[in-house]
Amino acid sequence: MKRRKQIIKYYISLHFATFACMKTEPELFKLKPIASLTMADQVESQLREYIIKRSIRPGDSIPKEMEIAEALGVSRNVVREALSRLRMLGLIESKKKRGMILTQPDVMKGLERILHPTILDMNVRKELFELRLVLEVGLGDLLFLRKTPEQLQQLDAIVEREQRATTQIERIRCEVDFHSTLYEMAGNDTLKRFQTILMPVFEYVVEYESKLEHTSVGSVTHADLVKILYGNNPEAFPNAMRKHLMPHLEHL
Amino acid sequence: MKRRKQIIKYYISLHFATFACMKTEPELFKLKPIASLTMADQVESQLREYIIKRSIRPGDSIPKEMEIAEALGVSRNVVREALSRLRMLGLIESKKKRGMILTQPDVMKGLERILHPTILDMNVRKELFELRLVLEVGLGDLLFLRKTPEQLQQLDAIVEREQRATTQIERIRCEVDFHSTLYEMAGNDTLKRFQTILMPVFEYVVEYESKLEHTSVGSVTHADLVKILYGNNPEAFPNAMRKHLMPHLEHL
DNA sequence: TTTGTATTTATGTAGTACATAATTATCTAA
DNA sequence: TTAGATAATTATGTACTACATAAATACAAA
Repeated sequence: MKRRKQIIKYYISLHFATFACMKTEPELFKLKPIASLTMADQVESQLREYIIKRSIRPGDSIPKEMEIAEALGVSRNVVREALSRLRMLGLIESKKKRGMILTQPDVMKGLERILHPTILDMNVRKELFELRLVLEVGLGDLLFLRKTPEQLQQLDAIVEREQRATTQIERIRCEVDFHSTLYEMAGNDTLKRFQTILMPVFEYVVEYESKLEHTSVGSVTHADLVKILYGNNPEAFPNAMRKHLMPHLEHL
Repeated sequence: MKRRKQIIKYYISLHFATFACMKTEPELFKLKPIASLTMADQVESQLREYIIKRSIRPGDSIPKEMEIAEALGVSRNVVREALSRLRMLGLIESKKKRGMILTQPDVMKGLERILHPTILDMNVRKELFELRLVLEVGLGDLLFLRKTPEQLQQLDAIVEREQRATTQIERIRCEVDFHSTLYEMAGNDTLKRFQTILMPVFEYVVEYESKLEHTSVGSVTHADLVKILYGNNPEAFPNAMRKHLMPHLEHL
């Protein structure tokens, strides 16, 4: 009897899909592939809606798997697939007998699963690199707002290490450390994690750009940036960083 | 016999968990909650590793569900939960008989599922708002690189509409349109989608900041920004945008 | 009061069965 | 022979059942 119910649903969803397609594309045969949402897709969507509509807060519990399954008329299996997704995003956690509770989702959790250079195609990587440049140029005000003497000294140390560096590897390490420390200084966890996740994506850039001769060497060094940060003039930062990143910007 | 295998695995993972706990926390009762990865977690992780290690390209196919299940010694059920997650991230697609193929994952797919104001707590929303400010200040170079006459005219139109606006709602709409158009001008799809997803998160800001009296009114208007964009001096942009956003920056 | 044991319950995993859709193979008719 | 219809094959999608595991609760014993 339950199976019958499911079959009916199939027809309904098919009907809706066709209707939606006709509505958005009145021309005959515009042929956008039918969405064909699986049950799991729909349950996932409904669960998210449920959470939002009822404004369920972190710590609150949501219905048991069986209750959801029965309420939606699907198998527990399907519900579990949907819940599995939300669990991955950090939206829910489940304890053995307590049922499931809403948790504060981790904004970056989905991202860090796919931000891997071999998975993303060149074009997306290029866009993410641009994103990085944009972030660093705009970072100034957060830095001036939250810089601490310790962090400034840390930057000093990195600059010094860089000047003493003899190998290319060491210089690259300093480069990475310097910029990472900047993100740290910004005092924004989301931003910092974003940078951490993004970093491995840019390995290709080093390789790619090392092949090109730099038409203009970055005229602003790390030391110059630190000097600005020691000062009290946020206006100076963006364009200093722009000049520092100019070699990269010119390759866009 | 298969069940036996699984039971053994349980003991092993328990052992490791205990060991890891003791190793990182020699002090008695430091009590950090045991990770306790589920099978689905592990399978998901292994699948991602498999894809990366073998450098499988979009369009390539991956093993059938049953093959994976047998290879890993878990039930098809577990494999499906893991695959369901990857499917949600846009990492794979599955056709009825063709099996599953790798697809170019959508960087923002995970994000857009949780970036909803009622789900995120205040702190994260604040961080995301900061992120937005950082992005807009740093956006300049992409804008100058890719601006088109049509887009500049579009900005003009918005500014004009804003000046004629009589209601607060209309002014807010213009505000949103203006900044959205900027992201569009940057010619970076990832960035643009990021902004689109982020927008609804900031509704609270309007509400929140309207309660505070602005100590300094943004001295740089949209019209000023457009004038700069018509020009040919990227250096002028970051600090102009900083001044434009100053009322927000001051509330950080 | 504390400790230990049994019960209950919700999640985690296994396994079977079948529906659905797409591919492939086979067969028929012009 | 080839086009077109039909059947067999196969991998995913869904349902259902069974049991393991862990946590909470209740209750008994020291």
